[in-house]
Amino acid sequence: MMSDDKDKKRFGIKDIAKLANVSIGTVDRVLNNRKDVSEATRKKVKDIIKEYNYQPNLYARSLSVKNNIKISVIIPKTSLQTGYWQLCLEGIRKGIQELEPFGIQTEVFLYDQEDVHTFLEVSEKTIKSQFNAVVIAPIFIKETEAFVKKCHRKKLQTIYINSDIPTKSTLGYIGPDLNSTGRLAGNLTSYLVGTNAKILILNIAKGLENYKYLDTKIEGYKTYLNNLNKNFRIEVVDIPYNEYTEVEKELWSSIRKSNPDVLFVTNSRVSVVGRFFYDHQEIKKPYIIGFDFLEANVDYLSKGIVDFLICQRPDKQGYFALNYLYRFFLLKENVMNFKPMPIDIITVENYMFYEN
Amino acid sequence: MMSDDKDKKRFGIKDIAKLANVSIGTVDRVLNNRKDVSEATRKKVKDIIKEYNYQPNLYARSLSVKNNIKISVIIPKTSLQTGYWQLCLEGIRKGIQELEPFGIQTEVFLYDQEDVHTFLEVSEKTIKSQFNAVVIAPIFIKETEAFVKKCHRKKLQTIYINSDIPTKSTLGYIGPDLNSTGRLAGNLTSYLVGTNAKILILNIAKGLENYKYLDTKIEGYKTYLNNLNKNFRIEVVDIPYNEYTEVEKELWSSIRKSNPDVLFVTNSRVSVVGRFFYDHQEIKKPYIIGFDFLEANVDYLSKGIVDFLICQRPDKQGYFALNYLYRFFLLKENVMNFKPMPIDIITVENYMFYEN
DNA sequence: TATTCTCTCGTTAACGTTACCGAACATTGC
DNA sequence: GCAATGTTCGGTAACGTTAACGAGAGAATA
Repeated sequence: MMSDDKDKKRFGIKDIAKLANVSIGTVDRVLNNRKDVSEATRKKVKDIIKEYNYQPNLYARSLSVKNNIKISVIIPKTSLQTGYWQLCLEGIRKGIQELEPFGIQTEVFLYDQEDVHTFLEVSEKTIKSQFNAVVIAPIFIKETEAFVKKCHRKKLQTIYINSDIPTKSTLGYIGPDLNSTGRLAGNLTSYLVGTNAKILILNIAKGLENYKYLDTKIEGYKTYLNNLNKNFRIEVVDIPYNEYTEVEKELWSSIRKSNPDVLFVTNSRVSVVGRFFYDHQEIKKPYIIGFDFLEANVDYLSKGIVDFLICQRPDKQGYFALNYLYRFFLLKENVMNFKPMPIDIITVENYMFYEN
Repeated sequence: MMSDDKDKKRFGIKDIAKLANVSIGTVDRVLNNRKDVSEATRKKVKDIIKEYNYQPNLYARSLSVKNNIKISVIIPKTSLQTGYWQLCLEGIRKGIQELEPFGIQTEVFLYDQEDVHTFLEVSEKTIKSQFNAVVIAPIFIKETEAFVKKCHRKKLQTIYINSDIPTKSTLGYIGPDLNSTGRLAGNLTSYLVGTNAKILILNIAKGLENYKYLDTKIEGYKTYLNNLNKNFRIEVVDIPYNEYTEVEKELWSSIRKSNPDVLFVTNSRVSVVGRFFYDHQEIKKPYIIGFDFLEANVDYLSKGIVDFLICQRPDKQGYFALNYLYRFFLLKENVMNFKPMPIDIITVENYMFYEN
């Protein structure tokens, strides 16, 4: 009613131009660090920008600029056994959708984590096309390292998600700290059992030789528990199968043998262990700790069979990687080193609120 | 190189217009459900929109539209004893910053949670000014209910954060489910101790009569544990003080008396209990469970004195409330009912990765 | 028949920024 | 002294959308 609503115009490029007695073109040149501006006027404009704390309107910028940035995303394809990568893909799709109006084109390549040739194939495709950056979830370590080296020669930015490998990418790594992940499992274990407890560590996956990173988790787990000096008896068993019937046989024999108080499954395959104890309720169930917020895992969590799920939000990782590239290319933000992703603890009493 | 890079122009309002043989003005009228369009052309345009799955460019829209939406945020002010609201405020500030380029004006009012008059004052100010919506963190229940009723009469949208109260707001509640929060604490407790364990529940705060919601937590906690039929001996003690020296005296006597195995602090004041056991290392420390990711709490977590912190991300709540209003007013998205916020479990082994 | 009104629709300025084009002037080379 | 080249800057179209303005056709009124 009253002339109370002062026209709160945004302080923009035009206002700077007026104050500095130059054209908006010149201001733009200063803002974007382009040439063709004398030092005197550059300083004058910069001073005003600082004085008035000018903040560019990112929405206007994204409207004006026509981007031509192409991003390749290379991750394992979802298999029946591990819905894990489905979650990652969902985060990536969300990121793609947000970036699309900015003119960033993204192409997703899925490879079979049991077949190195499929990885070589998609990496070759990425090299051949004109991409500006590539997001990689490394499984085949040697092949991935060779690939990123090629990328760097072609000035292609690289970024890892999910697990880190020795050869550094240009933009870093987005994912959990695997050693800490193991330590956290150890920490939870220490609350569950006392001196002399028997602990069984299970690696369940076909082609275990490709999952070097599991060793890091195990090391963190063992180190943590051994440092407590409680004489825990820890045993590691590899079960290199994917099919339930095969896994069941192995489980049957090793659980018979060691009769553990705690079962620590080092990856997302904990649901098969859940199923085992669901099917064999005659056996006394140990405490069970596993990884990842997959439907099957949550199912056995809700049934009270799995006790703790340690989760690392694969969807956030995928989304974050794309968001990071957006900031790198469009906002030209300085590259920060990533903090590792959060590690979440999920039980039967908080799983229903996880992931908004 | 090759003419491979097809001009991937965005499919926009102009393309719709061309396909429908109308002007962009007409398309805009259809898109925004305005009048002055014949039914025939309206249908024709709508069909094309659906067929081509047109997605409006929100950045262009926000550039074009000049909003005049004013939001009031009413939360407790940060006190020395509880840095909790500082976190909430930070999330809100982040939200404000993001919304500012859309022309949404936000004003934050802080009130003293120990002085109801300060709340009445800021609520009065909100009513007097011309706001479109108000975000409220309810502490004084009766006064808040009277206030939201006034708001509704003035067509002012309301939304609660942090805790819910019986009189419904128009846009719902963003925060944790308090009963589940207590159940989760019970769940963790059940992993720590066995039959006949002694458990002490501590309510620590000046003016406890204002913290009705604590009862909900306690109820969830007790119900969960009693259902286990393990004959837990649970005791509740109120300590209606804020000063450490006063709290210490009370703690001293009640811990002497009941010598608990588990200490459950129902709010963010768990750090004072941490300090107590840090100062009195001669006393055998029980397991300690408390709430909220405050610096002081995390400090005693890292020292190994506090065992579990249950956290509800107050910053996310504040941010989410503003983001929700943005979607409500600008994107005109349909109001969905909120899922409660996640409830996180923090230990000495994952606190360093919390909150990216 | 002239006037007004209503309904439908096209045209256009504006939002804040980017990037290209070329003007104005200064400097260099012959 | 004149052309060629450089340097610095202003002007402006464009990005996709919104909303104000007004044009044209036909209906209703005088």
